[in-house]
Amino acid sequence: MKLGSGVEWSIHCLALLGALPPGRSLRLEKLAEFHNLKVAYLRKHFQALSKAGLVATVTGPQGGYRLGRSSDKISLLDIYIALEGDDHCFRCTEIRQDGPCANPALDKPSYSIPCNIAVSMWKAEDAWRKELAKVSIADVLGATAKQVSSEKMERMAQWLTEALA
Amino acid sequence: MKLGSGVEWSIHCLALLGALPPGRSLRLEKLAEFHNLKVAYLRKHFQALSKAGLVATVTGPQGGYRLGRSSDKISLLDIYIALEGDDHCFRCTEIRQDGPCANPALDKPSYSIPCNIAVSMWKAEDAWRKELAKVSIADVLGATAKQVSSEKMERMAQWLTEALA
DNA sequence: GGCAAATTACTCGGATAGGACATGTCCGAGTTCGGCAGG
DNA sequence: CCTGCCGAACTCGGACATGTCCTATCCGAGTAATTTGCC
Repeated sequence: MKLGSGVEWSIHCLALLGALPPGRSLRLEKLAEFHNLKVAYLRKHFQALSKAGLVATVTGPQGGYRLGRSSDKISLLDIYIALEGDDHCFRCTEIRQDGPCANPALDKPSYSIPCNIAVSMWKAEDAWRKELAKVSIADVLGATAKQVSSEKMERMAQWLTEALA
Repeated sequence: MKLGSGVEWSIHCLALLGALPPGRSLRLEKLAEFHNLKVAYLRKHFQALSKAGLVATVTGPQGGYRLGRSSDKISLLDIYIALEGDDHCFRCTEIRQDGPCANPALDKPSYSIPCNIAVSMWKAEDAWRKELAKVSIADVLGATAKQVSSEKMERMAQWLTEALA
């Protein structure tokens, strides 16, 4: 169970977008430059983010991306779902209903109850999702602000100013 | 983030092994037959389970697999780790240390603190793992016994007797 | 000088190759059981 | 009849193809700013 690199990239990029002055947008090229990421590949991920409404696009010159809604309304779970889908990571194929001992017709009452193995797996997955849902881009920004030196904050502000120019 | 089919297969198979009479083992072919699974592919998964010590092998005629330790000492997490490795599903590549605004030398104090994004992701993963660690093969067996009809339990016992003969 | 339309330049979106991992399959190494010969 | 040895059969383990999804890239569609010509 591995998460694609798009999740990490997107969280960082959305955090940067969250730090933008209200109403402003940032080009993808600049977004990639800030984190030294592959532009073309990052673009692909932003297609998904755009479809999910997490980012809004501004087309044409001076265009770019901005957050689709306020940073405290975008959770890490939202980002994950936008990029990797909302399917369960554990897929129950109901193999209990197969094999020489199973009889779907006869055992139907039992099979109307979900497979207890799947239930346990899904319960764990729910715990995971709940944790992710707790954390928003605003939270990420707040935490980052606390742990980053004021010098770097200054450098970032400077860079942003030039990028938006 | 998708789990391989081996996880589902293995849990079901280990549950079956847990239902074996003490000291007995079951051939892989029979294990696959019980759930109507591809024998050759299931074999591959059992190699991993064997390496992790979750199952013990009995070679030669009348050989097969049995649980490596008591069913209440084998958790779903153990199975997952054995099959898919114990790496974090979220991989932090420390992209915060890259880019025009980052200065690894100058910002070293900040970078000694883990990236807060990674922390949030890992926290969620820990919640997931904790849930999986709670559930053992013995628990699965207990839950199954509760929800399966006595007729099917009888059929299974019958089949097992023949398979062990 | 002001205004409007065509042009230009710039941005994102989707279609398109390449590579890594999960999936699926097969044959060889090792061990136990059964048979057989000898005592 | 018992014992020891030998052969054969059976089991798992690892090496080998295949498919699918993530990774990576490029070119076209659409839009806003700019320029230019006209009033």
